[in-house]
Amino acid sequence: MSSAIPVRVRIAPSPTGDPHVGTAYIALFNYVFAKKNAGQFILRIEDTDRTRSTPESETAIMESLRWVGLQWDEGPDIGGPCGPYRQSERAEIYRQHVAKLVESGAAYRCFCTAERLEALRHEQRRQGLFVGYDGLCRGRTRTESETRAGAGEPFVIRLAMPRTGEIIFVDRLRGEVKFDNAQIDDQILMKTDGFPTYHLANVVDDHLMGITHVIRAEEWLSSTPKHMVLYQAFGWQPPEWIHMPLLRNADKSKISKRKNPVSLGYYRASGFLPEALLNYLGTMGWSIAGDREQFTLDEMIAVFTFDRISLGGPVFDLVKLSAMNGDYLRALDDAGVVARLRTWRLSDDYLRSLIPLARERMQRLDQFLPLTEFFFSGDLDYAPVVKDMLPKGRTPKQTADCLVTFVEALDVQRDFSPAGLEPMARAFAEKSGWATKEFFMLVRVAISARKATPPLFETMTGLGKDMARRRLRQAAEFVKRLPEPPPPTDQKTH
RNA sequence: GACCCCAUCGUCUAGACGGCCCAGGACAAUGCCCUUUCAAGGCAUGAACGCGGGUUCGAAUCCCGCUGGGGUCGCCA
Repeated sequence: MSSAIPVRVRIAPSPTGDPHVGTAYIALFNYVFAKKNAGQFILRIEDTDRTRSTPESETAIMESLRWVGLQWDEGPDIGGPCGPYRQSERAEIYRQHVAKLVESGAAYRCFCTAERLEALRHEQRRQGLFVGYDGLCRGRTRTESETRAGAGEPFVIRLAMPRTGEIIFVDRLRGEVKFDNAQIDDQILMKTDGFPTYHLANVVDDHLMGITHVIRAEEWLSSTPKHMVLYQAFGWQPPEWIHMPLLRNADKSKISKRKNPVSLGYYRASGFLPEALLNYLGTMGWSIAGDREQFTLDEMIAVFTFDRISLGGPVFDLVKLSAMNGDYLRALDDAGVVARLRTWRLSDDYLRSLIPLARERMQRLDQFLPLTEFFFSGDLDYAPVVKDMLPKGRTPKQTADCLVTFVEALDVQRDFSPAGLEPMARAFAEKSGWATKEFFMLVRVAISARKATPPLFETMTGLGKDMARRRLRQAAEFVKRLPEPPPPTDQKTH
């Protein structure tokens, strides 16, 4: 490549949950493209959603990205010439930029309440109309707008989209993409809380950080016109757009945690090798020439081009990933495997964390492994404990539903320590109408495939959130397949 | 529903300029071999160009339509 402008790309995750495999996927292509072109790969944390962003999530994302081996050149932790790299620390920048837009008339204050907007959308949907903001506040005079804002009335700032014409942009993988302006509504740029939305912060930062190529997931394709309008409004040169296909579930829908393990923590805990994961992700929508499918990161970088991307959304297949991981594992020498085991669950730290759970239950060292075996396993076999999976008086469906609901409740559980889990689980049982005793036994068997284990919450903590949730889900699947009991034949009950 | 994107075996994909493709590899499946067992490995089998029109001497490859799938329509990203 001989482009004069240095390539700068970024991965811009939102720290609102567990590190996502999709983030690693998009990061991979950004990283590879940057390295291929001797450019920079930047990590920017998009934490503009004050209610959902957490520092723990940010840390976990950075750890996971490091674990797979995609180290950034600039980022919130290591700094760089275009910092800060955390959007919450750039609020002032967005405020200034949005002010310019309001000044020039490219954006305007909107005083509509959330209730009005919801009613509006509801009505539009009911009538089968175009769903979007109707532009009520767009017509307000500058004086009215300023008076109301000055009086302290809450407002958001919206982008004044052109109402006619069309916007055309070039996606590197698809060519020209056209949208009719009339069907794009006035996007909110700044929320009532003074924080920017994705659209504003992203465009401003991409420009200020000198991003040359925006490599992101296809779900962003339909908001690109709004971004184009923003670039125009600021008088900036837009970057090149590259929208990667979306990773899919087996049913072809966008990959989701209900249908796939999606947390990078799960892959780490399950003993996937980062290089195998990366290799596998590299085969999702991209291919190296010929019949090859195994390649290292460096090999991918050496020959990378966007020309070899196919746009059909690839189904993420855990089975094939496992097979590939097996190939990598077998290619290691003995010492190499030992080293991997040591960085996995045979680390001193992990073993030490299990000792308090096992110590009192052991008389001899040889009992340690049988006692703790399920801490080192992946998916369990529930067939031997099938009779313990169904509490008396509960149908398979009720039981499976209970487990699934619990998994979902666990998703938003931040404190995964025993002290944090116990009250949560008790509250959950009560709310669901389950006796704590039967509920705890169900969970115990689900996460361990045993009736006797160390204390439940310590066990869950030791397993980790990702593995615990995976087991609960698998258990729910297992239970769901159990035959329903025959209908109660309550004859003569004297 | 509106708009946008996409379309090769069940899945990931190969298929540069249309002919070398009655479509290749891998995972999964099945069978056989190897083997005390289980893996691994080897061999083999079944399995796809969504449909309809064009263009062309010739199309999986180009064009159009249809169908199908997906994404987006949030004071979430």
